[in-house]
Amino acid sequence: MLAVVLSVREGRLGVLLWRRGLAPQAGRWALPGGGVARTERLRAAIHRHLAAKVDVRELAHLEQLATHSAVRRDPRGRVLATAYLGLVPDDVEPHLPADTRWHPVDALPTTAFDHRHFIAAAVERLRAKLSYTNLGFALAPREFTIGALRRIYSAALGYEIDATNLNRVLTRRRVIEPTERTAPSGQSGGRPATIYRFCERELTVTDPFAALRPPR
Amino acid sequence: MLAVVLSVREGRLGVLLWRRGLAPQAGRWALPGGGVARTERLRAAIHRHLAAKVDVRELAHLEQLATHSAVRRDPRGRVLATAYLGLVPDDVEPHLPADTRWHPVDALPTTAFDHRHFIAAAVERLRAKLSYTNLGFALAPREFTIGALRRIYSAALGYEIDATNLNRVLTRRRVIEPTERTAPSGQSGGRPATIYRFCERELTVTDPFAALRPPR
DNA sequence: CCAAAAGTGTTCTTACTACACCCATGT
DNA sequence: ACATGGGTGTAGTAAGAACACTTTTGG
Repeated sequence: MLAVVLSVREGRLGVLLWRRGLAPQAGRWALPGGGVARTERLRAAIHRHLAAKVDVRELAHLEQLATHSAVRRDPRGRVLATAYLGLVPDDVEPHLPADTRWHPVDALPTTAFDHRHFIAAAVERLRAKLSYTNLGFALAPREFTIGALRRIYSAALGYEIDATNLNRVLTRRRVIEPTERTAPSGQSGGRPATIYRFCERELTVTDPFAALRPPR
Repeated sequence: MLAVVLSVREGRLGVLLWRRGLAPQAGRWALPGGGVARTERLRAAIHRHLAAKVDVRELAHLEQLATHSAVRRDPRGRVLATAYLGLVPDDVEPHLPADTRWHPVDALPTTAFDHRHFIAAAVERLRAKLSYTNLGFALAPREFTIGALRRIYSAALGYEIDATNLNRVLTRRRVIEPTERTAPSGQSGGRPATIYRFCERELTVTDPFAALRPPR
């Protein structure tokens, strides 16, 4: 049971890791997680193990990645490990314990066990879903300007996104909508930006067919 | 541990089910599956439980769907159930035990437990991946004509696909390629069809971005 | 010659990209 | 005034859908 919690921090996509104090793998950075109680639901176990790191209410999205049956940390027997992907909006600042930190996913420290692969799978899943679902809602604040959203998408995807086109793609798909309000300009001026919000705050597939679409 | 094995049978997408002889849920149709031994890999367990139904060599593709922790058949405690999606080409005819049959996914009998939902998830996954990967290789024979491939895709997707466009889409993406040979025409004549094959017979993502593509 | 099935050519539509240009605000 | 960031207009591009037309076979 492992949680890959991702969020945009300081303009980069980051993952929540804690530093192991004890053997095995003392000093290495690990994903939060732990065992599942005998009658516990998987989702409940994730929340239980994450409780110290991030409040459940700060998790905007949680989905299952995969279950691995490889022999892991414990050489006595095979441990089933189900990995989850969690997403935190970039405007919430969970209070982190001393051993826990956000690490940019493109500059990871030495990770414990095979956690590097779980992180890679989570990032790949997030990037794919940003393109064909409304998953951006889980990384962005409730309300935002297009410029802010552009920075979030650029950080999450790992390459620059054009604000104009981002706006148009997401508007056409009815993923985001403008509010009546505008944000004040910064110190250096600039036109006040319209404030937008996501229409839905639950995962929706917006562009299911890359090809071979059904006839109309 | 459950296997949703799908294949195109008689022009329709079918799922492999066996009829339960004993309680609970006697008489209902269930997915093949069973427990995982203490030191067994998940994939090995799937193969072990499927052995009586289909030969491993007949499975052209096997991938994990999800793990469910809901209280299932056994009210004594929660059972973790990991579901897999397996695909069988339409030209192989596994020798089926007496209690086992292919059922069209759009006309399912009363299924045991919550197996209906697992089947739905598997079909959805298959249909999505047919659009943006080369997954068709796992439903088609090694070699085929475009007409035959069209029938397979139409059955799997649940709506008619145009042979011309199917050919062009898959060729442009370098998913299929023509051979030098042609298939003889049928009794009623017709131009002999070029025989094609899939370039790769392993899962490859061919069209990862529905939108927000990286700059060139 | 005709029917049948395969394959080609062509047009249309649409979603997206790229980028020039215009707008509103602070200093 | 002018720098700064936001927003609009507008081609251009490419993938795919739709469908007419041509090709090659059997009877």
